[in-house]
Amino acid sequence: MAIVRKTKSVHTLLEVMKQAGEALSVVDLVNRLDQEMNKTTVYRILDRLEDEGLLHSFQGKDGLKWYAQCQGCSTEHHTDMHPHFQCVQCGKTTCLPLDVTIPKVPNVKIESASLLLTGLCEECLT
Amino acid sequence: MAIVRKTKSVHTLLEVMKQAGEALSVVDLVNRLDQEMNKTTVYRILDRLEDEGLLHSFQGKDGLKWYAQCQGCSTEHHTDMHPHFQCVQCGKTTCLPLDVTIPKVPNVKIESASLLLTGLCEECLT
DNA sequence: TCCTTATTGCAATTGAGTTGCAAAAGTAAA
DNA sequence: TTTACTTTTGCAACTCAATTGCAATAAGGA
Repeated sequence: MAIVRKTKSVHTLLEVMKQAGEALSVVDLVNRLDQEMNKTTVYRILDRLEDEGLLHSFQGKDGLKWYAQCQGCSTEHHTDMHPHFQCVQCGKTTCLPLDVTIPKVPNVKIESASLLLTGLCEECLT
Repeated sequence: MAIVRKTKSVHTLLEVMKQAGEALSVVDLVNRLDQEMNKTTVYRILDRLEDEGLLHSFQGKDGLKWYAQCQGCSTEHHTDMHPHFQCVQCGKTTCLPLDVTIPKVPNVKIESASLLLTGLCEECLT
C-alpha cells in the first residue's frame, strides 16, 4: 500500500474535517478547498485517508459520497460499522454512535453493512 | 398524481422485472430494454411504477440505483423497510425478507431507513 | 547533490441521471 | 369515426459527480 505523506494538502483537508466536526460530502469539501487545492487532489487524498483508516466514507441519500473522521479505526480493524443520519431538510449528516445488530442471513457471508437513517434533525424539527 | 397507463412499454418493463425475479439496476434494465425502448423512457416508467407502489428502489454499494418488485406495497402503505443484499463478487442483489429494528435516535425524527448488506452470495461462496 | 518515488494540477473523459421539445399514442366525448 | 385533449415516448443535448492520462512538482533517502 502506498504511504500517505502528511503533505500540506493532507493537513489542510484533515483540518477542515476536524473543524466541521461532522460528516462532509465530497462536493462540499471540494468547494471549501477550492482555493487550496484541485478537485482531483481532494478525491485522491480522501481515498488515501480512507485506506489509512483516518476517514470512513458512506453513500448519502442522494447518492453523493460522504466522509467522516474515524474514531478508533485503523487499516487492520475497520469494522467501525455505525449508522449515519441525514436530515432531508438541511442536509446535515452525522455519524450515530450506535451499535447495529446485523441480521443473520442464511447461506451468505456478510462482509459489511451500511445503515442510513433519514429524517428531520433537531434544528429542523423546531 | 399522474395516472400510470399500462402501455406496452410498462408491460414489457414489468415483464423483465418479473423474469429476473430479483433486483435489477437501472443500468442493467436500460441495457436489457435497449431494443424495446429509450433510456429516458425506462427512467420515467420506473419513477411512475415506484409512485404507484409496484416497485421500490434503493442505492447499491456503488451508488447505482436499483429496483425490485414490491410484495404488498401500495401508494399509501410504502413502509416496506427491508434490507437488501449485494454480492461483491457477482453483483447479484436481492431483497431480504427480514424485519429490521431501526435504532432510536434522540431529538430527531426518523422518516426512513435503508440497510444494505454486502458480502458473498451462496454461489460465490462455493 | 542525484536518483527515485509520491503527489499535485490541469484538461479531457466517463457515465448515470435529467430536461426540453416535438412527435406519437392513448382516452373520452360527440 | 372524427375531434379535442392528455399522457407517453424518442431524441438530442445537457448536468454533474467522479475518474484518468500526463506532465510538472515536491519529497525522501543514499
